[in-house]
Amino acid sequence: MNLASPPRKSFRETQFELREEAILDATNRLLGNKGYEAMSMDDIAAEVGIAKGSLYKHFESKEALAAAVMVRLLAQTDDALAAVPAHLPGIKRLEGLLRWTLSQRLGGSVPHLPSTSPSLQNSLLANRAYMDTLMALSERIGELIQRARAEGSLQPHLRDEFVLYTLYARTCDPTLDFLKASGSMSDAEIVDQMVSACFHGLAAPTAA
Amino acid sequence: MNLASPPRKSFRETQFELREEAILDATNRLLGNKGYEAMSMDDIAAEVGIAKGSLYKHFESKEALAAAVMVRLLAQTDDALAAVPAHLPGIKRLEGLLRWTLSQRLGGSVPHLPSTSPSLQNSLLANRAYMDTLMALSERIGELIQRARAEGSLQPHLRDEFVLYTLYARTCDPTLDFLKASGSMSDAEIVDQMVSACFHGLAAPTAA
DNA sequence: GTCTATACTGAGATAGAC
DNA sequence: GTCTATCTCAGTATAGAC
Repeated sequence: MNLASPPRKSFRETQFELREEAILDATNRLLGNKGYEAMSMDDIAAEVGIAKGSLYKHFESKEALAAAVMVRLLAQTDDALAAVPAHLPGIKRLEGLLRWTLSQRLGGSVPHLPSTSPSLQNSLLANRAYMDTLMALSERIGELIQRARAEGSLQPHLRDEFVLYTLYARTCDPTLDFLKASGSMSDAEIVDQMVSACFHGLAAPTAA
Repeated sequence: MNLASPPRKSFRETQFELREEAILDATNRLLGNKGYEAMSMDDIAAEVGIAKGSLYKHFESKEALAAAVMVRLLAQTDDALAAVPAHLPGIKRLEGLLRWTLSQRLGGSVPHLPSTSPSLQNSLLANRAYMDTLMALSERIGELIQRARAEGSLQPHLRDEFVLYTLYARTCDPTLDFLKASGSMSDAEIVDQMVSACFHGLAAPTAA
């Protein structure tokens, strides 16, 4: 992503950034497991192993910290999207992207959409960095959707924005959590069924 | 539902129950719009037009109040399910149920699954009345799923529990909120696309 | 049973020593 | 920059008059 890295960093700077990464990782886990409201700054500090006050030297508020986590996740998603082989048909690339995001989510990451917290959602909508990253990613996915549509692989009556939101929404689908909690299906099987149901539906194809 | 209603009620009792209904209605709206955490008891009191303290004469806690709302909603859903014509094939009855729940949600009601709030979710899991009602409803839906399966109208490789959770999850799908917020589609169109995508998928059927 | 006023608590954020 | 200790405030719940 970021190719314009400065030439040198002092040890202290490196340490600082490593700690910051650790904070983001911990927050990501906690967001994924407990959700935004239930996650306290004390929780994060304890998970990282530092004092709560120190968190505020890195991020000015809980909202800013959560936003940073989301921005990083969206950027990683953009990378994952770029990594999907470009020669595949559009619908297959969308499928690959969904697989990647679902795997992330099952691995304990925060959902891509902060739908689980209206308050976080509002603060993110006002966050410039988040909105920019989200727009850029949505732009790319939108292109894939149009490609898939041009290739005739999408249901013609479904609108582009409906398809886009639906793909985003799958990453915060509580079905994932319930199935994982029930323990009767492996992560791989859950992903398979979600992807299948998303693209081909619950109903058996009828011999039209 | 409740056929064993007592023969007579005093005026005061009736007033009391009407107010209680009003409280449940207001809470239902607020839950649907703001979510559990963001909704304060002050909000509810203001919406109903009574003092906050009075709320506690009706419900012993915020959790209990939210649980009462959810129980009522599940009971209504059970009624709606019973109202779907029984002569229809299983898959059509499931579709009808989904339509009803989506319409409720778009009308401002709380989602059937409290997935938007982990804390509420936990308190509900410990709530006897809620769990009983949820189990009863799931039982009925489960029967419909098995009927649809026996009729060959479900994808054979999707598990029953996956289908059940997926149907529940559609009622708290953030796609609904985003599409409604974008304003480019009518409620009816949103419901149509959601039902279509849920049962038949995003992808166009391939001529196998 | 409804009101006003208040106690209590959890959690976000800050101050100041080191 | 990190720590401990503290401030502040929102919000649940309760007390007490009527």
